[in-house]
Amino acid sequence: MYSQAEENYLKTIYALEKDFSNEVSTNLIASKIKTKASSVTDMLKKLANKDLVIYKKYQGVYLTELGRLSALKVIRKHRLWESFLVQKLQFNWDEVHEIAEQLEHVKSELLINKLDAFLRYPKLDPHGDPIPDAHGRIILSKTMSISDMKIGSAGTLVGVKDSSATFLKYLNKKNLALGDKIKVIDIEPFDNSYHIETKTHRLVITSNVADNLCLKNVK
Amino acid sequence: MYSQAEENYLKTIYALEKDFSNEVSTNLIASKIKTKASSVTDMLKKLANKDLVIYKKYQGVYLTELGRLSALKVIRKHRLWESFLVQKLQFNWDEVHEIAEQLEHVKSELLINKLDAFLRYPKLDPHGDPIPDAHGRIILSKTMSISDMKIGSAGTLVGVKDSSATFLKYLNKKNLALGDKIKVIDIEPFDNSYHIETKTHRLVITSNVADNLCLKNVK
DNA sequence: ACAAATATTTAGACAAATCTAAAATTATAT
DNA sequence: ATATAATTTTAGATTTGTCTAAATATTTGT
Repeated sequence: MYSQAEENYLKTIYALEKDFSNEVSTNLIASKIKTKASSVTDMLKKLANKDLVIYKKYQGVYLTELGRLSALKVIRKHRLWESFLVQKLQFNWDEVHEIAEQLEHVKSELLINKLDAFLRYPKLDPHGDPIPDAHGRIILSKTMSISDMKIGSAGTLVGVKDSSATFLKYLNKKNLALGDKIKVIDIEPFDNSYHIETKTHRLVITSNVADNLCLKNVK
Repeated sequence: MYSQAEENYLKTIYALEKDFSNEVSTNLIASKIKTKASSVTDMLKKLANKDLVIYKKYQGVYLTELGRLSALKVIRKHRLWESFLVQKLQFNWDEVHEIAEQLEHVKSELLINKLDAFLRYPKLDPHGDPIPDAHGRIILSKTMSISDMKIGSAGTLVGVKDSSATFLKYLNKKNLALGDKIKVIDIEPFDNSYHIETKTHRLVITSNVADNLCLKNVK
């Protein structure tokens, strides 16, 4: 199978294709993976040789079907392990990313399928991200980021785009958790900050934060 | 911390010190780890530089206290993961070694301690080997291998020296499992084979097999 | 359109871990 | 005791993934 480095590139390219365009640039990958552009170029050539990506010099890169499926396998493992850590080992949602980064590279189809069964086939990980099934099928629920909502609209917090410990600890501190109902009270045009309200309290968040909160059933 | 390769060497040296003498030879390590003697020499120098082993050219190697504790940490992780795989994910005892070889290198003290708690602090892994605690303390129960027993003596099967899938599958086929009471009926001097008896059946095993079965409470 | 800025690739080096082949050391056998 | 065998180490090469610095291509601003 693929090396850990290769798997990390696949996962990263998949995520960047989602967040940005279908063609992902060398520098974008480099900054995500915290490495140098030259290293990325080297790796892209290797991935292209293995038919995991389509790569044209200076033109960026995108995943082939094989690459996409391989990326989804890694993502499936990452999210199942995160679910295990939170549900079974009582980790907090802001502590699991680093560990799952390691666990996701353990090689055994049987292991991951048994883990899936043990967790009762969860559909979402602790950050609200969908978990691909054994065939790489993934349910993309239609969510809306707070930064796309209008004053007066409300919905349920079901996911976060940024699942770094920093951001998650911020949400903990502000008493925001998945499942909370959130209403947009006001948008300040000057700095684009959002005044929001939950069942228990009101607060102001920056547009950056608003952008990273995904709600469903927005009305 | 230490690399996967370093951890594998530490674990191997620890096991060989147990099974053989305190000084372990280059070739012995090479054959256990399935690599070349020259590679072992290189690594031993590296481990010696990190004060994990005492190494004198041509004289073999042994663990320092630091090396022993580091080895025990890896062994603790390996055995806890094996226990998890068997107890929680319903793996058979002959399927878990390879996967645990990967899982044992995941770095997080918190993870392994939480896993330990989740499993209710098991004392023995699925092969009857003792699991070191968080401080590297290990309970060495006094067991006897069948090859050291006399005709007429009996005991309870509590461990296997060889936990390769091949050997474990052999035991499955012969209907031998941990916890079984085993009695030595006869020893054939010609080929050193052992005639043994369990609650349910009798069988003949070679001296090699007898050597790998550990019994406790032998009388 | 074209100079300057930015992005990307190439070339060459490096560290970790391994290997082969040759040299050095230690063990063994007569 | 010494030649032969076995073991171990050294020297130099290889692979993977990374890096820096220089070269090349693309984009941007005027």
